[in-house]
Amino acid sequence: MAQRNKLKFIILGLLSEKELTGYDITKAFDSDIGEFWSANHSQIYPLLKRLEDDQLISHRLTITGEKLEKKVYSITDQGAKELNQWIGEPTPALSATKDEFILKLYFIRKNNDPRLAPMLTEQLNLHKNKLIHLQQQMEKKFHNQSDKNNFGHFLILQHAIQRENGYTNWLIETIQGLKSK
Amino acid sequence: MAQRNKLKFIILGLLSEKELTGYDITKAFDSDIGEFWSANHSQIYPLLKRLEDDQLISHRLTITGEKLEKKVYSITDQGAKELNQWIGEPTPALSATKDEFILKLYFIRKNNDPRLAPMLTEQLNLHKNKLIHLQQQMEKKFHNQSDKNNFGHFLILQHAIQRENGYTNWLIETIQGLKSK
DNA sequence: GCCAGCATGTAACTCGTTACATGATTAA
DNA sequence: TTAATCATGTAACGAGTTACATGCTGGC
Repeated sequence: MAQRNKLKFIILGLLSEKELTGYDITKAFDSDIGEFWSANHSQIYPLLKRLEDDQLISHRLTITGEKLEKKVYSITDQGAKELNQWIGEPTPALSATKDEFILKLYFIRKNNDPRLAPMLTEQLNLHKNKLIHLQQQMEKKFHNQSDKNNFGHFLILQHAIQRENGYTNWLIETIQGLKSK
Repeated sequence: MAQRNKLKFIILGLLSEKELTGYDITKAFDSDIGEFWSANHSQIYPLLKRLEDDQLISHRLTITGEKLEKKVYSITDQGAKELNQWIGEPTPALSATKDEFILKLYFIRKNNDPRLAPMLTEQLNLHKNKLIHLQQQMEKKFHNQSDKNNFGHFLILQHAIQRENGYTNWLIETIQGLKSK
């Protein structure tokens, strides 16, 4: 066995809301779910086939235009059952963060290393942009208010915003600290 | 090509400080570097061999007791060069966070879902413990003060503490919010 | 003598990325 | 008509996990 397949549950979770094609699922990683997870279509299509073999999902064919076939997938009762079981079971492992910038920082020993300032500034820009993007999503989707019918999505956006806020503040303070040396 | 091998640079980074055996490197993931990265010995030993083939590291044999052989690895000039090149080059990608708890939360739609409170409480305990552990590490290694000769390690500990602090605060506030409904 | 920990490896498997490959639809 | 996007797949490879496998050392 290798690591627990979480993409499986993402697909089941997306299909639990409405039926989707493989292409729709792929696109979901460019927006909403892409804020905190990634996947490529080359991983999604074979998995859809496997989930259908396992009877967790099923599909129907539709034709767009003259002959463009789409496979529209839906979740089965068994699939919904497995999804809810996964959500309900404990999530005991705090996996490593695996932030490449943090890793590089770990190997910088001297506080006067000339690479520090440009590295910190580069990250500050990235995280600032991410923060702005998340705040725009929050405003667009929830008007900055909790939504009782999409509560989980609201919570994780809120969480991501506070995380990026903390990250940028730490970067700003660290850059400030470097200057006043 | 698959994803960029970061373990390679972790090994080079660890060896840039002092010579180590594969076992020492494996153990490093139980303590210091384990705060933010993970790896198994089954991944480390073959990679050590590969890095030696590429002449980025070299080893000498030592005998402990009667016949226990250890391979003590050191970094080569070429290895040090590649390590520093990696540290110095841009780190433009903000990879997805891939936090399984956050993923589950995304698929909880109703704010009165009975699974919410126990899920949040479970995570609060995990992140509280992590925070305490990190604070102890900070006290033990740096006496809560910046160290100009191990500056990167100090910074990432500081960063991890602020991150876990933010995470626990968000969890506490969310749990509070659930109760006052 | 025994057991925890030291020490090093391989095998089998799944996950995940990049690249290759093809064709249809739609709107400018 | 042509380019962007829709739509679905496969191939090759490297990363990462779990399990299998073996033997030594040091302290009680």
